Amino acid sequence: MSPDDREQEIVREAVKFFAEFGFEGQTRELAKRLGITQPLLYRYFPTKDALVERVYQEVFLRRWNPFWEELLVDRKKPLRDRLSDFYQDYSKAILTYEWVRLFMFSGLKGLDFNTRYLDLLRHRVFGLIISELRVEHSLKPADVSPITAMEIEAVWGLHAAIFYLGVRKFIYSMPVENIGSIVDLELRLFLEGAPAILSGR
Amino acid sequence: MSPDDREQEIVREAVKFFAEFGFEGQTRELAKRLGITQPLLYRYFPTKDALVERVYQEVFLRRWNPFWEELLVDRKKPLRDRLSDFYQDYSKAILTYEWVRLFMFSGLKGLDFNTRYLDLLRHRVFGLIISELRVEHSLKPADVSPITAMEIEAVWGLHAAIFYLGVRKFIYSMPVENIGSIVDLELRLFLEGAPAILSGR
DNA sequence: TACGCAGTTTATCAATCGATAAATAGCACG
DNA sequence: CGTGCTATTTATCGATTGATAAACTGCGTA
Repeated sequence: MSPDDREQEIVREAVKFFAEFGFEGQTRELAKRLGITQPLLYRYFPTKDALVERVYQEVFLRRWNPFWEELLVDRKKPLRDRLSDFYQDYSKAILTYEWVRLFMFSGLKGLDFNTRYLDLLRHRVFGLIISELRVEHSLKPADVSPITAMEIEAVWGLHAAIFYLGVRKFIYSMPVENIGSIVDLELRLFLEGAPAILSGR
Repeated sequence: MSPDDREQEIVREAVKFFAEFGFEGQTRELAKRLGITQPLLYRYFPTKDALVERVYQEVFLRRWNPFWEELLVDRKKPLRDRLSDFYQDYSKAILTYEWVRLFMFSGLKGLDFNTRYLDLLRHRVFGLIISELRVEHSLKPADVSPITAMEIEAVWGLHAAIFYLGVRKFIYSMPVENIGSIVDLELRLFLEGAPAILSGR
């Protein structure tokens, strides 16, 4: 097999493998699943950590869709529809076996990746959502009345409710069905309660 | 040291230790923290798994407060106050370094404890909350109009928003302050949106 | 003082881990 | 045909792991 194909196959299987067993999963077992010998892995990745690092990039960095940010501020559509489109698409990208479990494993291991990802999410998405909600309710914009910690926490709540569906399904192994309609439910609940917590009066 | 005291001290330290490193934490390192030698652990617990099992019981089983169920159905108090009292107390019991991390570790490891605990939570607490909410809004009781999956999901959303505070703080190592007031915020959002999703009309 | 026993340590085993070096297999090319 | 390179395997090292056996320590007691 060509080196490029082999490397790609190793990474693909490593994603599934580390998502299942965590980063303590053994290289011998991974090689077994690939139908190759364990030392061959070291021909493609200098160390196990290098392979783990590569898995991060593959799963987290590649699945972020820059279009999301444009979608959220596209005022040609009602905010409710924008939020629904975003969270439907976002949940499809994030609520997978690999993403949810690897994210939790990396958090427990103390890697700084989670913080970096969530800082990005908070500043690129949460802020937008609050701003658009304020416009919707004719409140002062963020540059006049700064976004409060509690407004951000309200969005955190929505985000948590959605992400926790993946935790229940892929970490606790509980049956979770109709994720699409649950996402809509959470969004409905959030929009219903949002006016009561917004600042900028 | 007396055997009882020694055993208690081992368990106490093991809780902290496994919460930090997961169940792959090494017995030698645990013994080091206790200031004892590693073989001594095997004088008190036949295997490492037996010690891990004991840690589960210590953290999860002992922290459930049966009074919570009574509190939720005490109609002398307004439902909003009952829910606030419950979630304030519950979050204090659950949102700790040990509880949150051990719960996630055990989920990722595939132990059935999470499912059993959450089934208990769902049937003993979520059902009560929906029932009380229906009474509050003069809707049909659960034995006439069965509680729907979506009603349960709404409570799951509230629960997730609160539990995720612990995930952010103790797994992602993010700063999360004023948990008490955030819990009240989530509760306010939930109660604001609840009428829109309740069944039993 | 010598005995006995509970609590603890020292020494060590066998299995497993990531990693490395050397040998082998297979294919392109002259 | 054979030469050389690339992909892969075999064999193995050194460190670490859970676990066990044997020796030691300190104290109460006859």
